[in-house]
Amino acid sequence: MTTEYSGGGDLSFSLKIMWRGGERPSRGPKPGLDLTRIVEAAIRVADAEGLAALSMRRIATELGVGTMSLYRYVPGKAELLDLMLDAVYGEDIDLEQDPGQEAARLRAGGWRAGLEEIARGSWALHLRHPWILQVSQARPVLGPSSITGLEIAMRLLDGIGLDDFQMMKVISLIDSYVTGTARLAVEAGQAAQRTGVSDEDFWQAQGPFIMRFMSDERFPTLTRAAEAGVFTVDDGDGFGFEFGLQRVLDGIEAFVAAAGREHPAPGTG
Amino acid sequence: MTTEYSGGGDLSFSLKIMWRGGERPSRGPKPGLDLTRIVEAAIRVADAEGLAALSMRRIATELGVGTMSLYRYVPGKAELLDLMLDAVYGEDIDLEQDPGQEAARLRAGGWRAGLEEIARGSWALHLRHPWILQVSQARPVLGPSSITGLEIAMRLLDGIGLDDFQMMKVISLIDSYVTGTARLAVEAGQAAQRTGVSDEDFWQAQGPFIMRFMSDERFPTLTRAAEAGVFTVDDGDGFGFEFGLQRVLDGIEAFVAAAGREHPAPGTG
DNA sequence: TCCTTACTGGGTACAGTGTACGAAGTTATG
DNA sequence: CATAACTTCGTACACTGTACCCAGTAAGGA
Repeated sequence: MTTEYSGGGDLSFSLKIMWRGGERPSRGPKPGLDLTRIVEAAIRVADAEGLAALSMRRIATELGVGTMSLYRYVPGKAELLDLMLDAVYGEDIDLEQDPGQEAARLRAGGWRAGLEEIARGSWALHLRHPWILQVSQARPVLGPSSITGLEIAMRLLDGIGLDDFQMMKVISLIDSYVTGTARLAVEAGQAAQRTGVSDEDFWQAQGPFIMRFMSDERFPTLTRAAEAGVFTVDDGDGFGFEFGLQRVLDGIEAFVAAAGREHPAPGTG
Repeated sequence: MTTEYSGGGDLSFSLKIMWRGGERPSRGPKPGLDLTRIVEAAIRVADAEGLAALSMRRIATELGVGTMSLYRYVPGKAELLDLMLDAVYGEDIDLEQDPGQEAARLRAGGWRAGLEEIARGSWALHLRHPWILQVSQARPVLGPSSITGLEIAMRLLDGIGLDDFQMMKVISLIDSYVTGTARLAVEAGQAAQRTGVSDEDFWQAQGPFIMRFMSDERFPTLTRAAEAGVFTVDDGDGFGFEFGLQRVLDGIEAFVAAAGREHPAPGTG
């Protein structure tokens, strides 16, 4: 139970095989396996059983091969995690399509609507693959998918009055918000599964402690809020994702408006 | 290399020992150790050597005791992680002080300044203990420190025109933003240490790939931004934390203003 | 045709992990 | 002083990633 580290191994290997398939050598037996199948199997296992269950042996079993055979295709687990990340990042991205086209589509409803769509897509991605945030990216390995996604986002914001640094910071802000919220949501979702304790059991275990120590005079506001149901009632906006997203976008919109006032430029929305 | 899971073990144990010290039994030899020393040693190791180096054996060595002796004080590693989290969360919080006093102090400069202080404190905490976000909190174990911190934040926002749900969402938003950004910062900071690859070496390894594949016609915006230095130039606002924080607070401020207009209430700032 | 070379598959082994179990030592109580 | 309760902690087990090595396979050269 320790954060799995990607990017720990041979960096240029990861980059090489991510950016173009390696050329098959001429001699020797034909490989019975390929990287794509390994990565897919690994993602399948991680999705279904969690990252803790993702061992090299488990992947090999899934594929019906010997454990060490995997090391003919990938130098180590760290690189495999790199590849898994790039694979899932690419789920919503068509690498063949020109990023400009996708950016243009996103811009159609204005840059704010475009950012919203990107944020919701990323949010859904994290819920679909709850292990993503458990892979500690030592350093972001710039695979084709993340690069393309970044280009799309940058082009979406290009020309609305921000400089390159400001655009990047806006994108980082959205990313930080989405991943921060996703972390909460994902961990809460996994809790029941992993601990074998349902949400109800959990709050029943916590409840007595919460109530005992909260009903005293030290925590009046929290007591009131708990009684109002903030911990238990679900208003449909899971973990306040939509609420927070709108606040963040409001803040960005104000900034863009101010920047436009300082340096008037041909705006978009 | 897998995310460490807190909250996986006996939940009521964690809660009990967090909320009050256990009573010493009368018979038997006096314990040569105590929980506090174990938790402190564990935090020391995690701070200095990273979570990956934090094994029960390592902690025992640090304390000069046998590995299994630790299990007389803590049921397992998961609970120890719970305790480590509550301990560091409590670093900036005086549990003896009335939360209301601290909230009043924070409110002095207005609720926005108070939120800013909380956010910066949390940011600093995560940089001080880079392992915090690598501990996947199955479910947030509500220890005294986090409860007190939450009460302080709630009381800071109380009476500015938001209901309890809205207050909680605002606090979650700040938390999500801070942790999301901290994750980026912490992982980048740990990368050099763990991989033995310096920042320069890293960008030199990535550089050729970045340039080769970005200079083509598919990534014009990113190419321009990279040449402008967005990936390499440091403008002092590490990872855009301050930039993003101000955008988030702007968004919250607009929301508070709108809520105040709908349901006029005695405001604060 | 057969040897050489290059490759793939995968078994075994090793150092590391968390922790269950149990034996041995220590202390307060009857 | 025996007993019960408690401590310390060595050993053992199932698990991990992966280094090393050997057997088997396929293509190129003689």
